[in-house]
Amino acid sequence: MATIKDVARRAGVSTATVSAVMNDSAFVSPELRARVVSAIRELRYEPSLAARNLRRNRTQLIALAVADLSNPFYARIVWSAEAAVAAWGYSLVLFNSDEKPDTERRILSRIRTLGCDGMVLVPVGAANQYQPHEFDGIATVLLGRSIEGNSADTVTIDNREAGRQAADYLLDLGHRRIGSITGPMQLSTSKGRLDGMIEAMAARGLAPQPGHIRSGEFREEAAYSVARDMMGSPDRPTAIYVANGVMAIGVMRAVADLGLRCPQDISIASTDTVAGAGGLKPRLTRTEHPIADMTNEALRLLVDRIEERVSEPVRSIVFQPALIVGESCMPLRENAG
Amino acid sequence: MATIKDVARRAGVSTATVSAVMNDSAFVSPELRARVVSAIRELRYEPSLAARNLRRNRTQLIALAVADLSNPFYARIVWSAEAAVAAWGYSLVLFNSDEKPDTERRILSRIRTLGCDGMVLVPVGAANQYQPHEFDGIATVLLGRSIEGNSADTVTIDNREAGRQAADYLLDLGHRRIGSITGPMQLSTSKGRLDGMIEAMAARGLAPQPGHIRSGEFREEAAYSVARDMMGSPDRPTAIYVANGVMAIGVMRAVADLGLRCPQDISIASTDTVAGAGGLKPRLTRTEHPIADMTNEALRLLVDRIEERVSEPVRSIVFQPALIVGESCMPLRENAG
DNA sequence: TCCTGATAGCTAATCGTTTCGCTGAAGTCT
DNA sequence: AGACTTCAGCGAAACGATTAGCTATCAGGA
Repeated sequence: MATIKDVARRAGVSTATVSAVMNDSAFVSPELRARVVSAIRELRYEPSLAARNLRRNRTQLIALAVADLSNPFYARIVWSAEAAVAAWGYSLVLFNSDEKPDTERRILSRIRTLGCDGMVLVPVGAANQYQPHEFDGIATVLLGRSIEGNSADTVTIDNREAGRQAADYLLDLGHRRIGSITGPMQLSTSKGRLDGMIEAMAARGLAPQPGHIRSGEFREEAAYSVARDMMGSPDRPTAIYVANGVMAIGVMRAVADLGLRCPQDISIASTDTVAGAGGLKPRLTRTEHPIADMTNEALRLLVDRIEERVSEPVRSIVFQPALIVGESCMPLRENAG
Repeated sequence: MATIKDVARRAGVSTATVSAVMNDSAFVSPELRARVVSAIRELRYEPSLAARNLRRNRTQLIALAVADLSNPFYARIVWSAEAAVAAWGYSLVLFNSDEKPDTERRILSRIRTLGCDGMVLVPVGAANQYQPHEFDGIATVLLGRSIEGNSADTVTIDNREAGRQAADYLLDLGHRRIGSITGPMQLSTSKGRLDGMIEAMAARGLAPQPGHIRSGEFREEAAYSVARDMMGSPDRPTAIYVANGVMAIGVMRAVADLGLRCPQDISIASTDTVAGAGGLKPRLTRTEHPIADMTNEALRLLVDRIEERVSEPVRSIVFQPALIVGESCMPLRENAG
């Protein structure tokens, strides 16, 4: 591989002049410029990013660390993020923390080492696992989940509102014994969604039975076993609000395996987009969030920071969920109540 | 950000010693090592990859360029690849060519500029768009699709066999008028699968009707409209072999929208894992390939090349498909035949 | 003629590592 | 005791770019 020195020698100029030609960073006479350009072409010179990065302290790399790559929700984020990052002229380095705080820690250190210009992080730990200024050295946007008291920019959805919308829908259908299967309680998403649901019930003077509220990992298998347990008991709820898409699939599978029908025997509502939405039967009633918009917005904030068009100290953007009615819920029948 | 010099000063040693401790590249007495380690911890020192890369001419970056990030098949590959890449001590730079040769070209040049140590590529162009030694400068493994006459390592599945298996299954059920909806014919996957299907029919003295063989983009929408067209006509096939998962979803949707039932009115078989396999009803009969294994194998080959444990000039590994029987096919009934 | 200002292009420092080759102390052998 | 190894650890030269600051040239004005 030819270096800038080879080009300089060949063109009979200094490396500074070659650099000036490459970057248009200073005036170079037409004559010299022509010589440099042809030397570049002849030697097939490509500047070394490594050297340039070392000097400029920039890498053109943006890191994205998601919580669980096996979850279609995050796959969707990855898809949007790749497009957005490319459009801004950067490249995307992808990490999967697999919902493990330890893995996340290693990833964060790796991101620092790589010298990524910025990162979009879906944090997996509880708020107290991060220092308030944990991310100060590097442009950071938290996506989907927030960390209380942290100084990074944030893009989230209104989880409370999502829980409220779903619960209100079920309540309007006449359901009174509503359960919820939700994710780990230290996550802002799980907690917010559950709070919203409880709030909606409270607004009508109701409260879920203690055994009808369960939390577990944000995974299909976890939801499956919790659902089997909850639905197997005689005082099972008539409707369930499930906190995310893959869990909803697990719950539907559990319901089917127990010989129950959805929606006839049990109504299921959830939050967040669902795997294979095209083919899932019955189609899930759910609150969706605009994943692509959220991701684009997160990257806009990030690039803003990186390129130092900074304005306020901390910005946070909250997206509103929208209720999408499918076929997984029906009005409460007397015999099921 | 602390540098190696800061650490050296703080520990009262030379930068060479710090480097030796960081990389375990030379013996350092326990005493000095301890001092260095604590200096590193105190200063929160993280080596700069930019500098290291410049010196070593390595980036620890592996690029993955897939054909379509919106396709769950590739999302699954991304998931596996991230894990494998991390396990080998590299980081993953992700690109999406979106099935566009032009985008792919830009991606390849970007990968070169970034100085990635290697790349895994799912090529989107026809074989004649690549030069035989197109990828010679950089360690490369082609995944899923092959390029005839190219000198890069390759990991693929036996597409012919996949088409054959699916068609044989339908033939065994008594179907005779079998159609196929497949992807772009310049891709080795589309062509192989279709060839295998035709071969299986030929082995029983049959051939598909010309109008029953359609190809289009590997996307749900494309498949939907082709399927509506094909299934709307009175001499429609009694069974269809669909060349990939997202297309199968499109076909099922088209069938439902036409008021037909699967499998009673039409049997559907496909190749490749399917979105939301957990929830899709009826479950698709399909040939699957071991995506995780394929991806891991691709990365093993790649790292082999990068770290120059090279052996043969070109290696290619072919995985065999396995037929998974779902509920989307049934024996041919007289009235449908 | 001399001074000044403008400016094209060069020299060399710098970014943060790795690593070659060296030093000097300690150990080993005769 | 003297000669020879060993080897922990150091100093400094790379790696390939960018860029601050300098030099040499030239035009124009006094």
